[in-house]
Amino acid sequence: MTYSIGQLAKAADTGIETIRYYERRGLMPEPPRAASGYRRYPEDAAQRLHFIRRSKRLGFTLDEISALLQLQAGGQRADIKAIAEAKLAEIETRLDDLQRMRATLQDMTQRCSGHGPVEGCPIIETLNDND
Amino acid sequence: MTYSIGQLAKAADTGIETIRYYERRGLMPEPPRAASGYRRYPEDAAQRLHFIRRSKRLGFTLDEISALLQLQAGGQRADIKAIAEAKLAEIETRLDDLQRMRATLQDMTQRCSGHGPVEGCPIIETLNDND
DNA sequence: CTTGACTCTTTAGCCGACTACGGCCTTAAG
DNA sequence: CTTAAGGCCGTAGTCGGCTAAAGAGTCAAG
Repeated sequence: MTYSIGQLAKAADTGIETIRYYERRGLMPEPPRAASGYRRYPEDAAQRLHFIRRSKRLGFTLDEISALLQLQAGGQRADIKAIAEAKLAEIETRLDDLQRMRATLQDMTQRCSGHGPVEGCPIIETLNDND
Repeated sequence: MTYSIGQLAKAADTGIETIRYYERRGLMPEPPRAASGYRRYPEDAAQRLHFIRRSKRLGFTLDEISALLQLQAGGQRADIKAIAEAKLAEIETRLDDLQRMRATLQDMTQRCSGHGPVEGCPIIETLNDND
């Protein structure tokens, strides 16, 4: 059984354009073509596309996913683990940043009554503080 | 005392180009010019630029900062609070997303020994799982 | 057979927030 | 006075990941 590009897109919940874009980027291999020029995807294309989408949801960039796909086709576990750990570290950094932002925003909104004119608004005053 | 654009940039730890960009975007008012055409910033320009930078660090977009600056110059506290609360909600959503990503990445990296070939690597297997 | 949905390629645009470039003029330090 | 550093403007490019549009050919259902 093979997929048309539209069927494949539906199966992986992406757009057709996205698949063609992945092909241009080298993430998806060029599939065989029907006589008409239409792409005919073999079964494993769906698996590969799922891998890409799932990796993306975990925060990997397309370049990183390229590397993962290469390694999947024959690499060392250490290399894969290194990529995953780097991503984890990156996400933890982003979490720290966002938590600091949240703390400040929570503080500001709690201290602001939400009534009256802007003069003396704790939010504005906090934003005016120097660093 | 006035600032040249370079001095202002240094004071707010930004680039000169950034300040001109903010001017084009309407975030920074057009300052008076010397006879040479050079920008001469009054004191309060530094304050305004600090406000912008601080707001940015809290996650506000330049458009949102525009709105905050307008309100600062005469608005209702309720409007300011609404903007801050919307941003807080947005950041909490992003936090949730990242926490889910972190949990999966942690699980994957912990289950991967980091030794041996890619076959059977728990990271790759997890990425191959359907949704 | 018809018609509407699907697919093809190439090229260009989008989002946000800068950043760089080129060619020229001005300022400040020595 | 000289010269290096700083500033002017307008336009275009960057990043990542798509997304759209045009114009033409193809497939499947009725």
